[in-house]
Amino acid sequence: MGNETTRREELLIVAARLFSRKGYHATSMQDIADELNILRGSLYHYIESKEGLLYELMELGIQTLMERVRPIVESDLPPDEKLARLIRQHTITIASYPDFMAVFLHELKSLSPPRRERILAYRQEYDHLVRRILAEGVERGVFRPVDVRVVSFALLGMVNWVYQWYSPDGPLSAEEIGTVFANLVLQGLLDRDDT
Amino acid sequence: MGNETTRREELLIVAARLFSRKGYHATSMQDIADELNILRGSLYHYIESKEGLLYELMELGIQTLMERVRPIVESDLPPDEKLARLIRQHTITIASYPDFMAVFLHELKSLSPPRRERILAYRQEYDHLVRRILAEGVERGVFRPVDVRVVSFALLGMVNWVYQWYSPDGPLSAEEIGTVFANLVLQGLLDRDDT
Amino acid sequence: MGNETTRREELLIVAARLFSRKGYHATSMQDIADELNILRGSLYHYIESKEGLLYELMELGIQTLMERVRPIVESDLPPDEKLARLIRQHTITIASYPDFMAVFLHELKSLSPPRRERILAYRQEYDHLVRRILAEGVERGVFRPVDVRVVSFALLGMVNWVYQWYSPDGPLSAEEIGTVFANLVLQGLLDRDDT
Amino acid sequence: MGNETTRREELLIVAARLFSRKGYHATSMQDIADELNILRGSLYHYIESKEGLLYELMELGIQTLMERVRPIVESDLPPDEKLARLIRQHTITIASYPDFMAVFLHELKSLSPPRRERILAYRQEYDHLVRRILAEGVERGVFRPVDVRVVSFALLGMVNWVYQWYSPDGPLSAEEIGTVFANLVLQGLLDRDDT
DNA sequence: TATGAATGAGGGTTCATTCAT
DNA sequence: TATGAATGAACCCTCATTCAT
Repeated sequence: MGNETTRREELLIVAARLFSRKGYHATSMQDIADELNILRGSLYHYIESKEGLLYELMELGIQTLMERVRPIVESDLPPDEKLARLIRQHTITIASYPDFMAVFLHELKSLSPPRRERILAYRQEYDHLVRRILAEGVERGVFRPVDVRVVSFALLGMVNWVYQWYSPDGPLSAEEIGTVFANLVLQGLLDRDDT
Repeated sequence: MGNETTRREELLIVAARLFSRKGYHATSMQDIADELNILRGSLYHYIESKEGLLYELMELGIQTLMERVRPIVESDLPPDEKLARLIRQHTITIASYPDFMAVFLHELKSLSPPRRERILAYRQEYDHLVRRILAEGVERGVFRPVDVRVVSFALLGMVNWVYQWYSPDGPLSAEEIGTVFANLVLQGLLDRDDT
Repeated sequence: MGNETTRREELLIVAARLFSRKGYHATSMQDIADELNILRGSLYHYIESKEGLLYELMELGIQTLMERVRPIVESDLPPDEKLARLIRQHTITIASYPDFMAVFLHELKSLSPPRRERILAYRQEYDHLVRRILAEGVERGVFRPVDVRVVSFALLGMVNWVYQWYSPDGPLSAEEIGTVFANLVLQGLLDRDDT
Repeated sequence: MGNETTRREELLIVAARLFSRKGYHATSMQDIADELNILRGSLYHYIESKEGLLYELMELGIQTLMERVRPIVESDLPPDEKLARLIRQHTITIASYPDFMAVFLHELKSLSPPRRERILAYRQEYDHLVRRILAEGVERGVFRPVDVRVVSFALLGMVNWVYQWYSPDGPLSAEEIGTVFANLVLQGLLDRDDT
């Protein structure tokens, strides 16, 4: 264990922070080098190019998200419980790595087409995971017969927005926020038999 | 009336589109001038600086939103109806001016501090409008006793995200999407007396 | 008439001189800008890129050569007279524009493939002009039955090499040198009937 | 004997090839290291500096040429035979070591003044060998009374150009090409008594 | 011998902006 | 209004070389 951080990991963390705060194009390699107390040119021992660095951050972001959410989707839990857990887990992940997530969510346009395609593929894969739960719930009659596509976007907007306002010093923990979200959405979706 | 568009309005529209698609820093004055078929230097007859242009776009975005939403908040409608209308109206506005809205939502960090403060003030004002409705609803017992701050962020994330995926050619109109959103949220909030 | 030289022409001349003396890669845009007393960045008002500049110089070189030599080849003169004139004209051209010619002869490898191909095409066209004269002379029995390809290379090496040693202050003019060359080659080629 | 090639010799051969194909300045130490499958830094166990390496290649080139040509010049053969052999030998040498020869012929300008002087001295020494034969031939009345300087340059241009087009897979061997050259020049020079 | 992180300078290029015309 | 040449700073990146390991 231990908190050994390699120079390279440090670079990724610093870059994610700067890209997230100032934006990719507004962040210079100089800015990154300054934070690491090395020279501009020395960065290229660790990365191939600025855009390659961006890609790596975005890939890390989406992969982390997926690793945490996929087991939920593939479990045997009922759809409502799956959805609640997915919402909580997504919220927690965003709150845990807000810099990586902000970069992943905002800088797609800064990638050149080939790399952009690859990230887009991840993104679609993730979207499908979410929709699958919703579709399953509707099919089984657990959820109201909603427009799965629109609701999935509603849900993703809600949780992705978290990085914009979440603070670890705030009154609610990420898990608590996730629970509020889950309650809200489930209340809105459950097909109650209020005869 | 007629569709006269002054050169200046054209400039704003073109700039909004480019800033939204490529990002503020990735868009050059050259890019803008090219679309207008004039030369780089000639832009400065219409605007004071690139950053001034950005500010103007963002102000237009938030002001448009506010003009449309404020009357709803200040009306005498019951809280649930106010909320439904706000959600619909916000959704429609985003879908109507996606470029301006995307710029408003993403490029705050590209403004220098003084201008940033001014936009932030607008933003907070808008947030308060939303929270006021929620607080009112909870107070009157129309809504469940939810965390107003968190729910307002949930709601804003949901509607702001629309610019990311909305297409005028999609199966649902902006109004229909707004209605789906409103239903979802209201279902989630209403304090039903399901004795 | 008059000796008005536009800024752009000046740039080409200066670049040819520097590329020829120091080599393309060893010449920086700074070097060129210094000679013109402008800033590095200002060069890009006149050229598209350093490599584009190189291409333009090379194209100017080969086109100049071709314009001067083609009329000779296409004339109705007998082959030996054509060859003598070509050699003289080529020599004079090289001596008149040694910088452009040196760049043309040496920096092919500094061009990226697409541009390289275009220059190579010119080069082959020129080679064909030379070979056509030789072949014609051999066919008509004016020249000995030599290997046209090898002799054409011999001839081109001889005249191209001129830029390496020619000086306008030397004892012989470019035309005189061309005449020496022509005599040498013709003596070597003519099919004398020394029965 | 055997074909043991030390690491160092391998380095020289690889460097000559790269310098010849891409040019000295366009070739990075990285390029060389890559071909040898070692790291950039490790090159400095074998050489002192990039420029030192270039110098060594050029010296090898000119020395090889001189070693092969000097015995011919210093022999007791008649001038025309000497000249024929020199042309053949020079041609063969260029065709045998085209990379070294190309570097020697093109990269003089890439050397710093002190090293450049040394190579220039070799070059002049070689030029004198060639001129000595010509002068001798003219003096003895074997050759026509030509301008020795110009003819020597003609001859050198012809043979040096070989590296530009020679291919071991071509229809003629280097020796055959040398013979064509020698015939051409001698025919052009011999003082025939064509009464 | 070989490694690989680090240096420090310089490379070509782009940019927002100015200003005389 | 519009032009276009020029500015000056900053940009990303590459390079030859060093040196502790």
